Amino acid sequence: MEISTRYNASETEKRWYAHWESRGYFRSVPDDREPFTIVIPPPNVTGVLHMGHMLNNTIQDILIRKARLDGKNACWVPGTDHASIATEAKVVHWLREEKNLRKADLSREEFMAYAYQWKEKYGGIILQQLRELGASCDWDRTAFTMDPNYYRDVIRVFLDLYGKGKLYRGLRMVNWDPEAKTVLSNEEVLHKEESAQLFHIQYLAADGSEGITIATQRPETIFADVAIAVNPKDERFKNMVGKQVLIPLINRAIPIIADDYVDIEFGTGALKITPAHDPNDYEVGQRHGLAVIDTINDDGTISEQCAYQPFVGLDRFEARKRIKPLLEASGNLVRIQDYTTSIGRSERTNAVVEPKLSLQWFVDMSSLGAPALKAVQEEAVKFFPPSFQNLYRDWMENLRDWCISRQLWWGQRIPAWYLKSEALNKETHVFVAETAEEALSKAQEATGNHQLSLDDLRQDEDVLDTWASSWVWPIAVFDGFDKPDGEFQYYYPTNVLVTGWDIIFFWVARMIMAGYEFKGEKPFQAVYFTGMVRDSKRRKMSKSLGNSPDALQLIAEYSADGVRYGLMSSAAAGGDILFEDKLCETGRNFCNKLWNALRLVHGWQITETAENPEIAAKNSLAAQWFRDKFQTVLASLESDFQQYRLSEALLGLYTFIWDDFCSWYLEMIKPGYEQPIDRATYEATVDIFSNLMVALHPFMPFVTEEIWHTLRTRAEGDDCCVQVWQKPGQSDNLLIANVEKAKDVISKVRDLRNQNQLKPRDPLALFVQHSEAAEALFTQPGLKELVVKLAVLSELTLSADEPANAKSFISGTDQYYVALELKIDVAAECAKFKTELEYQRGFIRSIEAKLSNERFVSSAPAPVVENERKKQADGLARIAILEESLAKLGCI
RNA sequence: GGGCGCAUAACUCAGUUGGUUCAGAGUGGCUGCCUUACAAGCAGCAAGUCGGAGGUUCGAGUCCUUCUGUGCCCA
Repeated sequence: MEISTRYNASETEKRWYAHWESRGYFRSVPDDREPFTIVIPPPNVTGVLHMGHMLNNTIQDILIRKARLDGKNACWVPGTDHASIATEAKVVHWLREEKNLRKADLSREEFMAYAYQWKEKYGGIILQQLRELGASCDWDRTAFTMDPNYYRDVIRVFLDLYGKGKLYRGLRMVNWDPEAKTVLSNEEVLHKEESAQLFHIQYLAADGSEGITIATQRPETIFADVAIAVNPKDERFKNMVGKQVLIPLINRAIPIIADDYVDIEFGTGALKITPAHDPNDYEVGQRHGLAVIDTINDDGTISEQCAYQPFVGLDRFEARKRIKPLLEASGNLVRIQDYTTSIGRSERTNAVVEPKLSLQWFVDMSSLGAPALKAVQEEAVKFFPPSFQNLYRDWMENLRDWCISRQLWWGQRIPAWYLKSEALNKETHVFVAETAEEALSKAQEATGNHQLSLDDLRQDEDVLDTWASSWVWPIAVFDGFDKPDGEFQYYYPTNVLVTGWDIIFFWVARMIMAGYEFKGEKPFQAVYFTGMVRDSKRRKMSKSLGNSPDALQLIAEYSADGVRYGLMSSAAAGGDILFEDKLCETGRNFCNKLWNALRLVHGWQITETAENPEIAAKNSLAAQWFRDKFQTVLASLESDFQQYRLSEALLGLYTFIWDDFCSWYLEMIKPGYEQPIDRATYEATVDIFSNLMVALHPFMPFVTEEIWHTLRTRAEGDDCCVQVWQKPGQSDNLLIANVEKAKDVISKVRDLRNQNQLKPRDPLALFVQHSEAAEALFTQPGLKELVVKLAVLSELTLSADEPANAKSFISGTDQYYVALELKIDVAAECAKFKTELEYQRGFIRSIEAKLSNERFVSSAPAPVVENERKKQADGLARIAILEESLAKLGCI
């Protein structure tokens, strides 16, 4: 059968993916085998595949395919996250643009119906795209964080925590996103240095004296001021404490107070206290029993509470702009200073976060942290790379309560009911229950009023933070809450979580907490942190920068295998990837290289026996060498996998296949043009090639499956995807070393050709200075023939004499000569030998310095000392050769 | 301000418990090749004071101290 000269990736990839799925290879059900389980970090349900997903999911696929080849029951659970805030924002935008509807005009039920429409339309695209990458997920298990069962589990977790007193509703300073109009957890606020202005504003004293100058970055909030604070140790203001000053423009009198919180060095040393709009000010206010005046609405505009009426309804930033000329006009503006300060923005909307006093639901983290911290510190949960333990520990040791309510509709609605008779946000009774009916009976119980009906209750309007649903993902996808004795027992804890380090707090930490809190057991044994995919200028890939390649386009251009290679080849755990298309090109070229090796092997004619015993010996040596070296490669692959060193594993295989297999092995056994190959060598080669494909399969599943099937006709179901990964066996190290020595000789002959402009095809006569080492080397059956073939020699002779008019080189501790027709440039040869001699003498000096050191010889381990002796002997042998050569050339 | 990393070839990075001819790989560069599997290729070559200084050790790219540069997390 003719094989096309180029590997057709896109056709091949589609075909094999469909084949694997139809055979049900990715399906997992519990059985007697050891499980190997991964739950996908669920991407946003309406998201599309980007570079980060490709990296992350390639890693998971490599691990799961390797486990499958190891004979484990490999289970990779796919799914998506409802991504409350992001998806709701998209739905709101879609309703406004496409349907001319505003969220405020819709009922909750209507909105949810539209949201589900949106999800049906765009949801799961990303799961389809993962198939193109080759992801071998068990698609029958596809989960979604808003599935009815999942929804139920999240609600029950809420009830459980509430029942245990680990969940409370409280009035706290929270991070408010005025664009999404919802509260955010601390982790959803990103702080960055931004340039801003510090306004120095003078507050006149109520008694007509000079007053005090404060510095603020937010002059629009002065109308919410309730005090001016100074440090009690600050001599400048000592006599002012207790006095009253007037807020500019509105002339409301506020006191000057003393509080240690104030930094004497910062600004003017006097701080305006605005409890409603700053968390630290809030605490100062609490300490001093000050009022809270909230002048900012939920949408970021100035509220009715603001005493300066012209500002009411203005956006906070517009107000800031307008207050400047007003303060100038009133004479209160002392100066404006440019400075940089840390500004918090919403992770999702990028809006500047507004600190706000608000009634929200919080998880009390005090008891959740301890087991989760211990698990990582004691490595019950192992981190790769381990350096992330520090980051984790820092966060865990400074846990703050987790705000889990969100002012959104898309998500699990908080299962808390209040009495309609109580004012909004002033409720004194809270009934937490799985259903309204249960809440009602609790309400009747609590109030003693059995006439209460469902109509008298209202459910909390808010939903839960998405992370408060996804933190139970590893439990819920196996139905571990409802059926704790079912398959949950088999699959949990999972083996590894693969995720970006940027969500270590969102996800990893909280999943570990949830695992211990709800199941008393870790959710996974290991966490593999991926780095961020960046562009070649080290910028994070993002839509707004337009520097992120289109994932599917990339696959179309370089093949899924090529892209997988490109991503993995530079992806040490935890390390960022500076992505370039070039990396994928290398992967694509590797596929082509494999393809051409296949074409070579596939095209050979076969005879039953080799042409002569020498060729048979050479081929047999080649196959033995390769198989033995393969064992050492398998051993290091095994260790790489165990330590999650996937990039190293792939590069090791790449080098072994490209260099050792293609460049050396195939060239060793390759018959002459239109010559046949003997059957034994052919079969050995097909076996070797097949085994290589199995080893490479986890990384590049498609091309390996295709080659596996083209190499040999296989029985139905005999697919590369479900082979058994070879366990490393014994290897003959002497034989390997001998062939490596032969390779060195061959390379040096090639170099000599290059330097003397000799054609690669013109045969040369090579002589080896007779020595015990050379004798031993060439006693290896087939080795001489191997060198003759690859170095293109007319003869290879062990000789006591040096041929006339020859150039020489040293390989190991032996001297080789190539007879040449050329005139030898004696001066150049001498210079070359002298340089080499100097190097060797230096080498010997350093070794002898060690060996003559009594403490080295007595305290270093014996093998180390022994090795130094061997290096010394080898070095001395080479020096002897060089000196002799120089003497013969007459240039000493 | 508190904490955690990183610094190795022109570029991007490996380098595991201190010990092999250990100073590596890929990319880029240079030289020569369209050699009947592959120019998406082949053969070969060059390139680094392992950020600076000090220390521990028989021995340091690897451990310690310090300085410089740089990145990140938290406040």
